[in-house]
Amino acid sequence: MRFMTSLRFIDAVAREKSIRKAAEKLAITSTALNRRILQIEDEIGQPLFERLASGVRLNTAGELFVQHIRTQTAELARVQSQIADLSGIRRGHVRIASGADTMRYFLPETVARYRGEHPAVTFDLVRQSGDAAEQALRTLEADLALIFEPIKSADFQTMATARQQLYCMMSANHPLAKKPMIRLRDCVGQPAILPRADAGLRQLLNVGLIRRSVELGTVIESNSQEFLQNYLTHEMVISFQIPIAMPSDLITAPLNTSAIVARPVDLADVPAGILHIGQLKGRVLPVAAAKFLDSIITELGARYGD
Amino acid sequence: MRFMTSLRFIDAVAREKSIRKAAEKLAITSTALNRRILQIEDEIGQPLFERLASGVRLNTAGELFVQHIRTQTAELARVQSQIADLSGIRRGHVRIASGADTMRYFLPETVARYRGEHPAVTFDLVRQSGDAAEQALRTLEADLALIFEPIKSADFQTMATARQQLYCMMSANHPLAKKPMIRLRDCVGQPAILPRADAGLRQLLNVGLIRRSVELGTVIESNSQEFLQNYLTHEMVISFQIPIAMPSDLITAPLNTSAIVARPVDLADVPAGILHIGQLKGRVLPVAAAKFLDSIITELGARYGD
DNA sequence: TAATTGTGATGCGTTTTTTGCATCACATAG
DNA sequence: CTATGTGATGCAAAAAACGCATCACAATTA
Repeated sequence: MRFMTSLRFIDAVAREKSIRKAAEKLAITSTALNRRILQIEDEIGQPLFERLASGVRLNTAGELFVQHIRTQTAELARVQSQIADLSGIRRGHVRIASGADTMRYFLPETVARYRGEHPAVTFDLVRQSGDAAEQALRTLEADLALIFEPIKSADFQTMATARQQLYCMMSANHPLAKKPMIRLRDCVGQPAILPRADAGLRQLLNVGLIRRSVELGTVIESNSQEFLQNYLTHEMVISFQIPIAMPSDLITAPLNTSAIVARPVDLADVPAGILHIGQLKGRVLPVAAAKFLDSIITELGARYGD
Repeated sequence: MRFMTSLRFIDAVAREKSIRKAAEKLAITSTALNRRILQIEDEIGQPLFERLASGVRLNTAGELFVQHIRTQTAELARVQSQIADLSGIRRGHVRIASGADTMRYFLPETVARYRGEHPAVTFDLVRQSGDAAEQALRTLEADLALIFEPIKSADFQTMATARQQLYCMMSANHPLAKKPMIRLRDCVGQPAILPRADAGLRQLLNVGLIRRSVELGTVIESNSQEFLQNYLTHEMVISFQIPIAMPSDLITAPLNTSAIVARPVDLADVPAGILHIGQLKGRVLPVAAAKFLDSIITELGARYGD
């Protein structure tokens, strides 16, 4: 979209906080970029950036203008998607920001099914923390966000939720594996590997631990779900997980022969957490994103009847 | 605003329904304009206009896109006005569509007072029928509309109203001038000069005439308020008017020595009409327009305590 | 039916705008 | 003080936009 070029460039400079850096990303010279910015500032009638020795920074006018650019860009995408819909192509692009939980099985499956129906729809899937995901909605870098527990921003509009009970995971040989339901007091002093503190799951668990005055022997912290799960086969430790981040057969067939087992944690110890699916409040989503959101909602309904 | 050029051009072509005509208005050649349009259509991925022998017409995609262009343009104006506000300039542009009633005294006075406070704010004042004024809001050619009676569009958002009793106007020598209050039955067969049927006042009057089975001797119809009023000194006829369209001293000093007098029509015969001041529903007005709307509202409050 | 008028599209040379290189002026860190 | 980073600017080359002349087509007019 040619007429958006200058606007796109300004947005890039705002994000990079440097004309030269932005120019590199945009594959043009810094002088060309600099001139475009000077030109727009001239047309606006006043500067949008403060010039610092270390680069540039948006001033108040710039903040307003960049916000405008971002909504315009999103609006344009929406209109384009709407126009594409007219010719029956049903193409578009969906950008999703999400925690790691849903990136493992839920989103791969859901996106694959959706693309089966609409092969012309493309996706961006960015794994990030809950805070970052909310921020991505705000800067219009993402259309949808899937966040497990705490929602901090008032700009987040929840469109669907799924209750997720906490599960304790361990090797099938682990002593606790014999119990069908885990109480936190069973875990006292157990060596455990946990997600890092910025994960919603960890915060949920911490509340339970404090309430029951239970302390775990936390031997490893990691923000890699793969690590947490695969490590269980190498050392006799416990970990925790929510259903949406587990292979589906782990719960549906809890007595299977898998090397790893999942046992629910008593809801009296740790209440179920909520997975929030939502968008930026007040925003009109592009057709493709809205349809995909529908798809997510029906999928969640089928899985958790929520 | 350079980056809006192509979009502005498309809007112009959509309005003119002809590339050559639009090109003339835009002071470029038709070939340059044609190419810009072809380029945008190419970028969109499909045509926005149907090519007819008589010119061009928007197709469905074009309708969507032009709507987008118009909201973008309005949004940009709002942001610019907001940015201008930052530097304390308080400049901007307000576009008003209104019937003739308020163009006579009310708007000149109100605009003048506002410009006294904010000399950098400029105005467009377009006199048109109520329907056309509503349409102007919809196409974003106007920010505010002042319409006396019937509001037809659901897109019109009333922000303020003023009740306007109907007045009968005539030469001071006219027999009816002796009455302090006019009943419609007094007017039976009286030669009268009236506004044309598309004026809200005429419609209001017609309802009363039909209800009371009164017929006037309508000798002249005109859509020129000046004509209606000035003619009264030349022939012994009556006319009708609402207070907001009359010089203020005609009502405040009804016994003055003016050659023309105004006498209220009994509300039992013709109920008061409503002057609606409003904007396009859901639109966020530029700062200047919003402030001027405030100004109108306080002015109406001072005049009619509404 | 044939000529005329009006429409949008297109090839080509010209003009305007944009870009990139080299360089300047300035601030900060070492 | 030097070295390294930043954004701004003069100037020539590249790219884009423009205007003229012309085509192809449809509708209207003679």
